[in-house]
Amino acid sequence: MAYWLIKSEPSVYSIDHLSRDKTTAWTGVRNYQARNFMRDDMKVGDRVFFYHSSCDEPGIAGIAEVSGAATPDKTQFDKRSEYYDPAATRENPRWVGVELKFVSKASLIPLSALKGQPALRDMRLLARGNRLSITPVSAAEWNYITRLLKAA
DNA sequence: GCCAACGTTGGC
DNA sequence: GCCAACGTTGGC
Repeated sequence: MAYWLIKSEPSVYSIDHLSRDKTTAWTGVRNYQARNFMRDDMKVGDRVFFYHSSCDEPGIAGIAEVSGAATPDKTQFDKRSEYYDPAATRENPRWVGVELKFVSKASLIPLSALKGQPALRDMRLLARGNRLSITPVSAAEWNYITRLLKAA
């Protein structure tokens, strides 16, 4: 089993939306590296930190789980979608998405609280210039942050 | 294949 | 709104 961190803008889709929906198709990822993580590496049962980005208080807002393997992202075929990709065909889809399942909401661990922690020195999220919306999390990082969530 | 121009992300 | 960093595009 692997661990991940997925960013989402809460004004678009927050941990509360996921809590309400129980599961959701993770669509709209249009970055090859992030796509490849979903397509090649994310497995059902993998655990996910749900991160709120581009908002007043960026940080880890809860936990989700991969409940479905990657399948073609429907929005790439939808001309009315902002994620429409004219180069994608049903025979040759370009973008995929996994299904996510709500696990728990946490009291937010702000980005500022993650920064500067020696245990998280190598965390991909915190790497200089990182913009990837899906990043791997090591087991050690997962356990460390999970303890912070419980303590909060 | 190079690289300049442009677009996007995302914290501050 | 600013800006650093990165990804993508397209001319050559």
